[in-house]
Amino acid sequence: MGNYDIKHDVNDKYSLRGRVFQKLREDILSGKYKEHEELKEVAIGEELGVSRTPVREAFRQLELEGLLQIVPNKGAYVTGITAKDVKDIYMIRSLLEGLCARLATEKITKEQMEEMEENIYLAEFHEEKGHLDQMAELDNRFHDILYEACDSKMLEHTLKDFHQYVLRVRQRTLATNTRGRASNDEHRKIMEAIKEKDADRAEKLANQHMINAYDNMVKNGLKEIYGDESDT
Amino acid sequence: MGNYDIKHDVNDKYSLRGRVFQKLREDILSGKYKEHEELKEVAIGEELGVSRTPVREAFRQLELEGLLQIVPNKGAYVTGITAKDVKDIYMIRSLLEGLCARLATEKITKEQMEEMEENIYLAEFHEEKGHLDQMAELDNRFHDILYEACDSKMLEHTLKDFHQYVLRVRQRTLATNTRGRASNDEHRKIMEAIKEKDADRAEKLANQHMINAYDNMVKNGLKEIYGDESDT
DNA sequence: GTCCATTGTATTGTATACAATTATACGAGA
DNA sequence: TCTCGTATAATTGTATACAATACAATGGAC
Repeated sequence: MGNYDIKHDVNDKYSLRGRVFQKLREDILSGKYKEHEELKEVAIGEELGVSRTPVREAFRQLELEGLLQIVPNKGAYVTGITAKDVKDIYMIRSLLEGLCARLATEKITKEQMEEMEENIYLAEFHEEKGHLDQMAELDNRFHDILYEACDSKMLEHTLKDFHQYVLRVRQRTLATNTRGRASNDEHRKIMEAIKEKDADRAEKLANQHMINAYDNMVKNGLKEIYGDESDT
Repeated sequence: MGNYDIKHDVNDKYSLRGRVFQKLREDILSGKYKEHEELKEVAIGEELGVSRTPVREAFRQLELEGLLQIVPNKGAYVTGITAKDVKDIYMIRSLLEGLCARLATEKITKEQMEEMEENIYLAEFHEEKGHLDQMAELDNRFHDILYEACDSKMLEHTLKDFHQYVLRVRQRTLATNTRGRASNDEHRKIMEAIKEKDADRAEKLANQHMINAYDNMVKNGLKEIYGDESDT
């Protein structure tokens, strides 16, 4: 099982298609292309200096990610991501990260455990120094370790998708206040629970970690980013 | 919100790409293409009488669904779905269907509530008559109603993906024993909890509904279908 | 005989050409 | 003036041609 890396989200940065895909995804999530806007193959192609073929393939992927709606023989329309979507994602992630932590408690390898400890140690260091970029990087990595440690391809896949989805939003907020320290503390507590083989505690802590992350985001003005059509 | 139907999974049956996509998905899930098998663009194209272009686009989508692993400049390899994957999916679905039922309790519309009641009524009718196809159809529809009723695009999208994923497996087992009646009963109990606005109960019932569905599947020989590399 | 370079072949990546479909503009007729 | 139909343009769908890459086979140097 798993003789070679299944990194479905690598999406070869070095192919045109992969670059187009990532570029468009970024632009949609960042709000450059607004909801219901039509994306035309030739226009995108010209803008990025590629032909229609890689653009089309990227479109098909974006459709499956739910960021684009493709109407046959008509066009591709941006679906976008609303504040409510972000809220829902964190609600879903809260449950699934909990499940993930619970499973990881059983399945985590010694190497993964060590990397996790190292990650937390480093994060605390960079937090004191105020290295925001490194902290964001380590935060991402912490979750990736957890996803890998749960030993479930399906769960890992799902969580990585959602993680990616909210990445751009999260980075802005993590960097702008004191959430970094709190987040690190929560990571450490999750890690300790896993280390002590307390699956229930690990699950609860991971649940709460997501809720806190979301609450913090709301406090720091998520709504302004995406407009206010959100939670009614 | 939702002026036009967002049916991300329609995937236009009438385009070549859509047909290739569905055909390949079916073939992978049904086991015609086995794990690690390489899929070549020209071969698939010739077999289906189309050129490489729609095949390539279908490949990209299948990769995002996790059914195919595409190695740049090398090839596309079947990922398949193991018994462990199915188990994990049901574990994930158990949580998410619970969340969905909870949300639906708040958000469900009168029309959706009525369709749900009608669905259950019809299902009981067909169960007594032994109409297996209709029962499977109604079972699918019940869950789709629930997904729509939770009023969360993200959750609906996620659950529909997983639902699709296990569809082929589930159909075989639902049809082969007395699970149909039990499943209907559980649907009715979920519906009643939602109707009585008891979100906690609805959530718990939906959780358990998934667990039961999975247990039944295991009892009826899921392992034989997918080999026994599953739960260790 | 072994190792390394080179070449050849198969396969994917990209670009372009052509077909099918849809939207739009314009004019004829009522 | 409004409506309908047709022609035209714009856009996507598909096929094919060409380029780049990976891998295997071949052959020579040592």
